[in-house]
Amino acid sequence: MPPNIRDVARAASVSITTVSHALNGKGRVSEETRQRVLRAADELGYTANVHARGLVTGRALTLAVQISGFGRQTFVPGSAYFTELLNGAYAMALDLGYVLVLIPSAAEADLNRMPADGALVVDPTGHEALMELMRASGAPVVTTGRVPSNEQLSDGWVDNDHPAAAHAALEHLRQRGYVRPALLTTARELSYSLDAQEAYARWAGERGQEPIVGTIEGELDVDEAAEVTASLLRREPAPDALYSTNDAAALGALRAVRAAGLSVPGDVGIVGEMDTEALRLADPPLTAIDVMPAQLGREAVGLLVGLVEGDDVARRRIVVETELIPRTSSAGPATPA
Amino acid sequence: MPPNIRDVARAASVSITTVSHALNGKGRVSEETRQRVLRAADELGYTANVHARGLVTGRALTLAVQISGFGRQTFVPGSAYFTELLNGAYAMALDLGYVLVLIPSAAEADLNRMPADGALVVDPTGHEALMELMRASGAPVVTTGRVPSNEQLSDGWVDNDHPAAAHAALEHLRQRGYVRPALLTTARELSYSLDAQEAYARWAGERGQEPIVGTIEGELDVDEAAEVTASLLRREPAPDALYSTNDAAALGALRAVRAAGLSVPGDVGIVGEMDTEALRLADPPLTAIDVMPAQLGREAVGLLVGLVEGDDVARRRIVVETELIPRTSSAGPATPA
DNA sequence: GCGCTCCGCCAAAACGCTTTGGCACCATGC
DNA sequence: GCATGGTGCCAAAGCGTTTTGGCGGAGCGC
Repeated sequence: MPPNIRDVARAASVSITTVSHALNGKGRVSEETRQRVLRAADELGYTANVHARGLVTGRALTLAVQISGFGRQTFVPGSAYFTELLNGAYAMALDLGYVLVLIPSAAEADLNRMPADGALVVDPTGHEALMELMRASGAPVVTTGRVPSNEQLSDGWVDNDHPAAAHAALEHLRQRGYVRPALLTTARELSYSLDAQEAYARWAGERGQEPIVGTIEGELDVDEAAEVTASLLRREPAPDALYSTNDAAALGALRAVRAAGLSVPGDVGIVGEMDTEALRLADPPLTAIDVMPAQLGREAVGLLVGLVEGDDVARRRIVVETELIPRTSSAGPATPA
Repeated sequence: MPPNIRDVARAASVSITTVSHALNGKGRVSEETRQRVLRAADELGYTANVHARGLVTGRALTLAVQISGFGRQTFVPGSAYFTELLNGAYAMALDLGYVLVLIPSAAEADLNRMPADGALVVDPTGHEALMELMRASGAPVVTTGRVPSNEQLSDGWVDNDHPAAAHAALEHLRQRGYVRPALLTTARELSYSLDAQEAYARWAGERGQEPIVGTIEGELDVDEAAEVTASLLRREPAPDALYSTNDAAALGALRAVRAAGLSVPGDVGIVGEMDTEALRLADPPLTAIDVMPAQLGREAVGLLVGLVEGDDVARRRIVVETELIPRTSSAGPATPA
């Protein structure tokens, strides 16, 4: 029912070959003919049938996206970090003529049904079945965050400079007058967490301070984070500030501090990584590092499409800048040390 | 590179016609041959090429999803309501062999590039270009929430019984001892909001109480909601309870109440619709009505696929039950009236 | 033994596009 | 006048399926 290439050819009085060439800028077509074809196509409202094109080019114009670490039924995790990243990725994909298909973690079986030209894995651990599958079919894989222990497993990555971000957060706390910041992070093997741990250890080492690290073993959610924070606060000496690598963890930390009868920022300062609305709306508003998830998504898809289309991609490792946004939660201790 | 139907035919010593028939249960194939073909396909890891199939069947195995009322760049809104709905929809789509493609509001142009067999519109106003486009191509449209003023614009809908939910919320507040509940809702023409307004008006009318309605004109976010709530609280007589039709609105209401120097639930009770983690984590935790977004998504996709595949769909209007979850925010006034 | 129906299978067409190879024409250089 | 090269266009092959129409053989009733 929709017009096909033959209709356009007829309307422009040329062959279908010429239509295809004119529309795709491929063969040799005179400028005059090209204009005539474009006009005819436009008038008829012609768009090339995706399947016919895909059949002959072997390209699906589809990218698989997997957000690692959630269940079989979770395609879009609730955290604003992921929705923003997805929005950026989706927008870029649409711009480039691609479509994104979300694949839940641990759902490799269904993958065969939907061919993708490449894959984007968010927060990889390296154990994702999707990555194997794509490699096997020769399709490129890009990650946001690096694959811990083996960067070569992906064909490129986009990441923040997490060591620098951690350093900035710790320096911020120090300048505001806090003297014993703890690190609160996840036990999952994620590059951002490992980066933060390393940067924290170095920072503490340089100052001859004993590191205080809280590790969230289970689900990376507010409840677990609160529990871990509570145990940190029971230490002797207790930390007077918390740097968390994740938004939910920062919220959990806040809850635990208040539950312990302490005040933020008077008794304990808090800085979180991954700025989201929930941190802004918290009481008090939480200082956070904006890691620009939307831009991570955009860049990752841009890189991935470049690899898919066989461009000679110059930068396969893209670093996205971060920005510390000071809010009340790190205003400084009530009684400076 | 991946095996095609010819490879399977060769391996099973039959024609490609027979392979197709055996795999799709279409023509006449003896049980023995069918088994042989299935085994061969399995061993080779054969899956029919999506494009070739789509080309001949004219089916894309793709459904368009649009969440109405957000910008061009927003594919997945941050609210947990939408992510949960999407997760349900995605899971069901995958089960049925379909793929979901998100279309941002106001992006009709890009639509032609990606053919879809049907569309799901979340929270329709009736002015979505996507709906026109799908109708024009003869593809079915299903909505979650009804199209206000013209239900016929969609081929089916899935919705909660919002009038009943509103009634339940108001009764809950009354039983807990609140006597003058206000309604806080959006000015956008959405069926759930209109339902709530009507139910609220009836409930107030039956009790001879003057209705108090706060309408959020701008963005449906926490800040706007707080502002509207603040003005509600300045009324004379002021409401002693708030029923909001949306999770962000409930959070905004809470903030405004506390900013006004009043306590929740002592001075003002709050019940929100759309239960999300943010309401559970709020201080105090907010009573809310769980509207089962994941189930809405599942049912909507199920219905849509039924329509796409031309099944004789029995129920084109599906109502999903809701559940009120009492929390501290509606525990009852400090000084009962 | 003959005609009929049903069964199991297959050849070939069609879906709409891209791409290869080539043909006719014209201009250029010798 | 003849090879050479470039330009503008096209016919046809091919991508991997589904589906139509048909063909031989077996079983059945008479």
